[in-house]
Amino acid sequence: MEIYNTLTRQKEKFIPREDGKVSIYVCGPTTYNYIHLGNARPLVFFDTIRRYFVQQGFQVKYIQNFTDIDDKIIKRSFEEGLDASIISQKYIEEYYRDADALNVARANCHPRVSGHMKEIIEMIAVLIEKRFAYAVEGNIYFDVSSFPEYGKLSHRSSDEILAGARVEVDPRKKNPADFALWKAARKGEPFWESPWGAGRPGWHIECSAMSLKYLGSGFDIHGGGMDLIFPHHENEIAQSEAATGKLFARYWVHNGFITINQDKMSKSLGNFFLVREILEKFNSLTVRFFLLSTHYRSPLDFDFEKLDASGQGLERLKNSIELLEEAIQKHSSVAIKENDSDFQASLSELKKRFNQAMDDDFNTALAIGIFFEAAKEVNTFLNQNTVMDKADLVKAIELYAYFNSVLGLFKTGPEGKFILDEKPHADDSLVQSLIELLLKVRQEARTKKDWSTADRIRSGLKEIGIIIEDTPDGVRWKLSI
RNA sequence: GGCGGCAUAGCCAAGAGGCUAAGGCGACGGUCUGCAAAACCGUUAUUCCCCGGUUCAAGUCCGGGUGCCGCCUCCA
Repeated sequence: MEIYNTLTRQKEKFIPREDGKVSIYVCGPTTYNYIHLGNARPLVFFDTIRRYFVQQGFQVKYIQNFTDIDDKIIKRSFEEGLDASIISQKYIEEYYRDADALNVARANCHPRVSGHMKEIIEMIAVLIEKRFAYAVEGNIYFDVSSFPEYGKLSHRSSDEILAGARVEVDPRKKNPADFALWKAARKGEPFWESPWGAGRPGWHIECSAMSLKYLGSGFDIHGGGMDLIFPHHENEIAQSEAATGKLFARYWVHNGFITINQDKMSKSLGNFFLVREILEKFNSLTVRFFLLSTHYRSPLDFDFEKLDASGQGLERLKNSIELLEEAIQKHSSVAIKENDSDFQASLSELKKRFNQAMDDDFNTALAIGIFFEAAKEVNTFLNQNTVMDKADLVKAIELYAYFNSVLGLFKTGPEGKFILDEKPHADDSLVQSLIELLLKVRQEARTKKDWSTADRIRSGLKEIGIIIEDTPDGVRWKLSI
């Protein structure tokens, strides 16, 4: 398996710290608003690599934090007249709703800054003691000049960083590139007691403290969006390696941006779409498909037409799964041969290629392409054969289940069974009976060659999202994606 | 100013020296169907932004252009 490491700017063979185990830390959201599509990309992507590691037999420890102490949360709390912790709590809950919709599993742990003040203060104390940090009027700053490797992740020297600095320099800092580890409390702001007085942590220290607490030095993968490379991750490295004297993280993985009309989607530009808004019009798994249909390091331009195309593509995969499941029902009595048919051999080949795609720096776009190739293979097989061996069909559905266990494009039930119709009430027995009744009436009309009545029922149902298909074996209905 | 990325069909997109340039969406023609839908078959890039170069061989490597974007400031 090869992973592109931002630190070395090249793909490297993945060698975990501990055999058979992977430790991953992903920077999670600051909890002052609903997440937008740009936040969803790393969520879905890192969820996917986690799934892949699990499928490859790794024991995965996956940590994603919530930054629940931050200037923007405080600002919001002033605006709304609510306690900052209430704002955070609300958006953490809303985060989970979006993540669930996108089929993103919970991390093993979602640590919050507010719950780790002890670790943060301890870490700052160590940095002061080792003379990597200094205090000015209740603020603690990291002294960039004390850490010679500063800049190794973003590949620039402190001088370069200075040369391009567009930011107003805080006169209390020794060096303009120094950054705050601890900020003295200002009036009305939430604060915690520390050896340096009341205050709160700076932006970067929490990820260092929490990742080291849960994963330890030298953990495997640290991830996030490309805009975190500098300064956030650069500063994390400086703090952590200065404090521990050891390598902080082995592989740095950064996803590219979502753009809108080629411009970065960002909160500051105001050109963002909340996941919440998109889900009003689109299936959440269509959004997941869209996010995985481009390699994670490439920019991904968003518009609703592209989401439509993703929905169509997903529908095609879904149809193939349904066709296959029906065939399995139908051919359940056919005796199982223990042989390896050509069909099974080509399925194995597809699985191999799928894994090769994922092994090559998580090429989900290629992997999805292979899923489509499998769909064509399966559909053709289903079309061409009237008598089928159940072993072949089972092998095919297992392949689909495997692809899906990695990509998460469809929800699954307890035994890994596909749950394809997700809309509310689809399994409501009243809805079922009403549709059965309509279909019966339509069938009677068809028998009488009353095509206009039959077609009226079909088009009427289509308008409310129910697709009717007449097959040689009778009518079939399903919900559209 | 410094650092970095990208440019492949109508659209999206894989592809990192060598069989006929994956796959999807869309479009068109066909099979099936009462008509549809789904599915299948066929067509849709003699060519990968432009110009040079290296090589027996280049979207793929090198040099030079052009265009777009990002980071250097809170941002995934």
